[in-house]
Amino acid sequence: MHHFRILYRIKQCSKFQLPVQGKNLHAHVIKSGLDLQAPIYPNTLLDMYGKCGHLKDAVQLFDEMPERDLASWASIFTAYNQAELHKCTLSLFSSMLSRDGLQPDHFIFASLINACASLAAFRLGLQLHAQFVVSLFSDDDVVKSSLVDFYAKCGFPDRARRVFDSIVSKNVVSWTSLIYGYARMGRKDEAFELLRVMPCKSLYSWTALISGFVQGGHCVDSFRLFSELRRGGVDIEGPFVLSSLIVGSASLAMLEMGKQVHRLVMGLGYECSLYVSNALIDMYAKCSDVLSAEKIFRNMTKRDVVSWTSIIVGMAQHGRADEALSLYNEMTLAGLKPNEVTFTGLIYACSHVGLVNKGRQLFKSMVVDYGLTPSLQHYTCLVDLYSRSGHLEEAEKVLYSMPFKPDEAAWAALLSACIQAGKNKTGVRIADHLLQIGPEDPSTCILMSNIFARATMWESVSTVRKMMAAMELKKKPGYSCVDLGKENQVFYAGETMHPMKDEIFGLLKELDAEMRKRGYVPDTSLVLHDMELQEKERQLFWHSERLAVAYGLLKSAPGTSIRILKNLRICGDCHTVIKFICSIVGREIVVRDANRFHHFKDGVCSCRDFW
DNA sequence: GTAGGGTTAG
Repeated sequence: MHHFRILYRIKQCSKFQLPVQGKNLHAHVIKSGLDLQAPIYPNTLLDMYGKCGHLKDAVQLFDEMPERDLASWASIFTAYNQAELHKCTLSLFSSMLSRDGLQPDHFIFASLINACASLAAFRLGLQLHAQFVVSLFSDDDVVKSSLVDFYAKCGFPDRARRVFDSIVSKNVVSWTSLIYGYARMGRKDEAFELLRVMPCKSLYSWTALISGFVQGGHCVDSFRLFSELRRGGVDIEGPFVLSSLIVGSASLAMLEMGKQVHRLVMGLGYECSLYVSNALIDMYAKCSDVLSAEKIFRNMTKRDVVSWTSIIVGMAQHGRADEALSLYNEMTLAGLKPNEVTFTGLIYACSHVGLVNKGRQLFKSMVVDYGLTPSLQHYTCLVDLYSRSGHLEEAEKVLYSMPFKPDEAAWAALLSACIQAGKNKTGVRIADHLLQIGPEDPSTCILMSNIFARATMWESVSTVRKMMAAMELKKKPGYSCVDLGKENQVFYAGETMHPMKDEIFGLLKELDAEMRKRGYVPDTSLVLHDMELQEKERQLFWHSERLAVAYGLLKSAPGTSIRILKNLRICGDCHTVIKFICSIVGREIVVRDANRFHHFKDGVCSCRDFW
């Protein structure tokens, strides 16, 4: 075979992802002694392995190459980028400069900027941009497109626009990247206008807009846009849009919307897509329907780390720690390597059922067995694990010895545990500390007021309240949203304008009487103000989660479960009340609060009173 | 006559 013929065939293997045939050609090259030629053979093979997802073979070939040129480096960068190991790409770049003394060309610039975009490594990207502008390749349109994408992903659509304007022949890629950039920042008018004037519109462009909206948290716009897209008769080819919409449904906890997209997925035959299935697992879990999440997971023929992690985290968040842990066993037996997120879920699971030793062991295994570096979030989970199980000293020790400056969440975890354990003295100390760092999260402030209120330190309570006012937190009041399938109804605390307020009030009063017969005593220590007892009880009575529960009971079909989404953490007294209510009415009530899920059934909650 | 590497939506 002639050289060009062999090279052509290797290239075909990368194009159609045929690693086995590629390997055979590799063997042929070795046998014919062709590998001794210029780096062109190894480079083509390297590229083939990278694009077929055989990173190991690519790296081996790269390491064994006697002579590497810019094409070799570009190929290995692509291999790492494709394996989503963008950090490796960037660290290899410094060896390229130091070891081989090569200067980047346009191919190298493009793959490096691609890595920066994926990592949102803004500073490094800026440096590369500066280097590119003064390089010999500064006219290259592909590098410019990758810069547009980079600025878009870093959240700077105006900078993206400036680069975009300098592109001589703009193509689909440049347009799509820019549209995504505006959508992600919620700059709808500009995004729509770009889509309108774009010469090469495709499903790609629509998807960029929709996924930009979802990732920027403008999910409602993404749904609206999608129905417009369908009305316009655009064919849904490929699972991309659908998985974006599933992610959107998950983040808004819109179960009905998620189910609708799921039906569409099945209708169009995309249920085999790994991305779609993984997104569905997460969506069902976030919408409190763990059973469906589990079903999706079990029906998958191919699963990756994300699939396993999604179901493990889902189980953990719903208080089903045993399932989470046994799924982890199954996962490792299946030969999959857990990642950082998996361990967050696992330690979280342990922390919510008080499995201190197991959690400690997992934390260690993460470092020792898998070589992963614990993040601040992992340490916060560990603090949580110790705090909730009453090991408050150990929790504090971790806080002071961890390699990160503890963030508000870490302190809040300990504070919350102090409140749970009735350790008012430690709690006050933590709260005082938090007062000094200045908390930013409203739920932390509420924890602080709670502990100060318990210690009857009304002055500190009012300091916290002033802080909240100064932070304009008052503008974000607590609300609960009850999901009745076709209808969503939002309640704010103390709501008195609701058309059904009399029925709601009547039902709550009836339930209150029954609860008191069963031994319910209102926990007024969680009410902020210094006021008369009766007034405090009255305040509790009007908490938004109770109004939502009552409305749900009045409006839903008997026997169905009631699903509530609350923007803050559920209050301790409401938690007790809902436990009583679920057993009085014999219904399951699921509350997703700012932190986790609570499945109330038969008088108990899945969180086992830890949250 | 023929040869290698780069950018977009999950």
